[in-house]
Amino acid sequence: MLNNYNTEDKIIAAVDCIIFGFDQKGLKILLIKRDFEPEKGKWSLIGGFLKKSETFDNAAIRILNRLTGFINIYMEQLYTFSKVDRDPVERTISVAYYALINIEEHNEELIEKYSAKWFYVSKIPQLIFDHNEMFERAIKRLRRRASTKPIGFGLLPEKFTMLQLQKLYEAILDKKLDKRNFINKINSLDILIKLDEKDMNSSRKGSFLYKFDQKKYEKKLLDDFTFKL
Amino acid sequence: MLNNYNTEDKIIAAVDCIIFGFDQKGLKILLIKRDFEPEKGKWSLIGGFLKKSETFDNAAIRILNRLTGFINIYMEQLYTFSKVDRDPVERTISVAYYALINIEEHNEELIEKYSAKWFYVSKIPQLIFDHNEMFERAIKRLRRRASTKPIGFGLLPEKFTMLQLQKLYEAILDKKLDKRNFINKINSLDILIKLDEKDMNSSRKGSFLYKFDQKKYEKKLLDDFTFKL
DNA sequence: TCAAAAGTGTTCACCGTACACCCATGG
DNA sequence: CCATGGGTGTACGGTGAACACTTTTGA
Repeated sequence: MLNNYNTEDKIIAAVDCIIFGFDQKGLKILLIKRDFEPEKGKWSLIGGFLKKSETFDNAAIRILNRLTGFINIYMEQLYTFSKVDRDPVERTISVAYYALINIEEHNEELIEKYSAKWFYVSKIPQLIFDHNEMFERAIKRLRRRASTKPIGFGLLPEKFTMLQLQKLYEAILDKKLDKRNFINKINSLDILIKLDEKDMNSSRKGSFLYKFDQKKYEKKLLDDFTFKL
Repeated sequence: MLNNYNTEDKIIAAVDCIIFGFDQKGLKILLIKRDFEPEKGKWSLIGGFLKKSETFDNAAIRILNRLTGFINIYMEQLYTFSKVDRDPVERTISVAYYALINIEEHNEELIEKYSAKWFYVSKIPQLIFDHNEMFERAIKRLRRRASTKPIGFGLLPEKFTMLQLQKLYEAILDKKLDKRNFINKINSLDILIKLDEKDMNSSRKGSFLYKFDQKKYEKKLLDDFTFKL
């Protein structure tokens, strides 16, 4: 019983990225308008094909960069989709990844170069193939994650106010949170550094800016630390 | 800019299954001795290759059945592994699945027909390729799952005692639990049916047998219900 | 009668949650 | 001086965690 790899089926493997962004008004994902067949003109996740010489992690980074110019984005593998007829052209499997980014830092470049656009998660259009299913799984994972782990590093600008952080959580979890409870919880995590600076745009009084204490933040994640919101 | 699928790389896709079992003495996984090259004679997860005409879910079920005779096993997708040189023979990606089964119900058949063997999770030998990494990820997921969701349906015989259920949790979480707290917690979940029958093997007094209330059990899982142990 | 496992409640500390008022400032 | 968002503390209920003794019965 010698196994001969030559007899095994070979297939095309793809990667699709669910890119979450946040901009004070709400949680969004990035979509591109497909300019090739099949399904030309429809909206699609950011995707591409795996090369023989790279891992899925690499492919996700490469594809995201090619289609948006983004670099240094941390992406996490979500799930592998393999319905036989998911791509009408040819048998293809796709590994979905998701990432959290700060819209403001990346906005300009991509809107111009590509037919990319941010969509509120509450208003996602019909997407090609099984991309809506991918999105649903991604937002479910994001919600679960947000309610048990510190999150926000990546979605927010470097300096942010407590209210911004709270709005982010509210957008992700899709529910209102109590200001005092939220602040107490976040402070008890000990992952923020309060700056001397104030953001004077939001109010007359101004509100203090914070930034993440990256070391402590990463340590919490490594330690498998969880909380509950 | 028309995308031509013909230029894309095609690769072999595999499935590997981490099969957890429990037998009063501890948590185990099922391994087989590879009887073909490469790595002939080494221990391996139960795996095989994806056919063009099936999903990964299908493939996992088919492969597990072919190598063990098991049927009706619920498996869950774990993660997709794609290091470029993970298989020395050829570029292959592998989607890992895991399942929980009751050792007693399946034992006989497989040990005879195949070179399969149960290993305590604390004594896993060196496995081929990246299979140790797959196992590590699986047990981590199982632990997390056990500490937030009811589990055990599948790993235990149809009728079981409270102590057996507790031992199962202790084996998975790898820590001692308090008997009274455990029973109170489980009872509060309202997913067990207490039978009139007693198991007289374990003690002179005998201990009541329970079975899962499948409807309530599944409802809890669907409702995304979680607890903490 | 005794060994061996089954069965059973209470207390405490912590955390999640609900809730309302004063503060500082620019206009 | 006032409108606007910023900032702050307390009380209650629920739950996780620690903890020990009695019951049953076959040998």
